[in-house]
Amino acid sequence: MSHTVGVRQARKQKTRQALLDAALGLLEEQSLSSLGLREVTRTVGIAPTAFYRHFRDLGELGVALVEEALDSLHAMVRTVLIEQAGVEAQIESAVAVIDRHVREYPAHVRFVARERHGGVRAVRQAIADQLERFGAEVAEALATQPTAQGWAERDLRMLADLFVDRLVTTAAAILDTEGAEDAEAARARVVEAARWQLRLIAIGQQHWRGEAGEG
Amino acid sequence: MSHTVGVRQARKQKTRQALLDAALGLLEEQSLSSLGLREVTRTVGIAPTAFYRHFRDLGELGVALVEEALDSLHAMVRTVLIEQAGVEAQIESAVAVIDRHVREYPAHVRFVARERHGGVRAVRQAIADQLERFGAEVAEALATQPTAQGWAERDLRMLADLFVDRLVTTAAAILDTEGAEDAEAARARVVEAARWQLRLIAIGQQHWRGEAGEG
DNA sequence: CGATTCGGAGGACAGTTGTTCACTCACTTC
DNA sequence: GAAGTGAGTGAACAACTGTCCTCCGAATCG
Repeated sequence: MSHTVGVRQARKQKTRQALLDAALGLLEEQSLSSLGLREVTRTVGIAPTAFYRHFRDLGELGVALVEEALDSLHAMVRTVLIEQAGVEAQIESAVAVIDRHVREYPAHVRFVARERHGGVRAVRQAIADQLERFGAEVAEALATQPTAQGWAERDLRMLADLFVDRLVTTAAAILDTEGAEDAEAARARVVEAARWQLRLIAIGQQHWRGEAGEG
Repeated sequence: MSHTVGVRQARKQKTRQALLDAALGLLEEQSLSSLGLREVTRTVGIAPTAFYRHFRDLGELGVALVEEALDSLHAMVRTVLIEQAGVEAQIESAVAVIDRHVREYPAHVRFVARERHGGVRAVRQAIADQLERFGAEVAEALATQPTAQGWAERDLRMLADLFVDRLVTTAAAILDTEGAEDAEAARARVVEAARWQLRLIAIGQQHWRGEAGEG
């Protein structure tokens, strides 16, 4: 048997992946809106027109890259927040996950950081959607914690967004340490600062008391 | 008299400014690395070659834009932090300054957000330098506050960076509310969230106690 | 086995790009 | 008032871009 449903389909996905990889590589030193279709197909080694068999344009390829970049991280962060008990342990492990992710997929992280506010609307939207999902999940995870009992859903969400933004900023900051002299030391400093800042935020949460403000 | 030392130099700076303005406008919907030299000169209404009288290349123009974008904000934030007494008042006024700045110079803010991690090294570096200066000044301002007495310089700097990053992220978030339905309400929500988050950070600071950690 | 599908090749198209060079001509300087 | 400076011009360059069209040939399907 093994009629291998798709020698053809397999080949197609292979070159599709090659297109994504080539684009990701080229995007390390430019942004998506300046990337050329021919540039990509050339480094893959196929004819320019073959590109259209896979994506309508480079924006569509960019959206595919966003999913590829954030899907893996998504699962990891999720398990981290659910499994670990205790704020301190969660912070430690969340930072470790980010650090490892940046080390393993630097190009993906750079791409997201660069295109988050980049020149292609569809890609910006895709990234915003993913980060929105992150925020929602972190808020949900926080809700199960004893330190968050009695908190309004809205406040939990703002707190979650604070955590997420800090992690994203940290990832970008880690990337920026590349190229600096003694990059590894600079990286360690950034990671340590992130831990410190997250801890301070957690302390702020513990001592938060409704606080007058609005009605 | 009035020998007007520089009818010529005045003209030059005028078209130089026109180049900056045109570029800033075009950069609202693309990133610097995809901006064309001819594109800019065309919208200004001068010959492509005239560009070289003002900038070596678009990267140099980008660096000039960074200074133009962050210099004004620089002075404002500085006075805010020094004049106001009390954390709450400082937060309120810092958020107000950011909000106003984004409203007055949306294109500048978008440019900085976009090119902070963009594809042009020189511009990234220029932005990083400016943000570094912001962090240092905020740390210096924090040091004069009673709540920060006895704090290590290093911790103050990490705290300052946390504030600065939050403000930058807030500025970008405010921009993203444009185009949403009921944009003004979305904007108000972002601003309010920023206030809330900054307040929480301030509370974290107040309750921070050396905290074991490292020697 | 024959018919069909479809990923990819290759040529051609009109536009656009950055940079060069020699040039003009209003301003500045002596 | 003559000489010099320098911002801006305009033509020309080779190189590149995205997209259209026709075609090929191997994997699929009946």
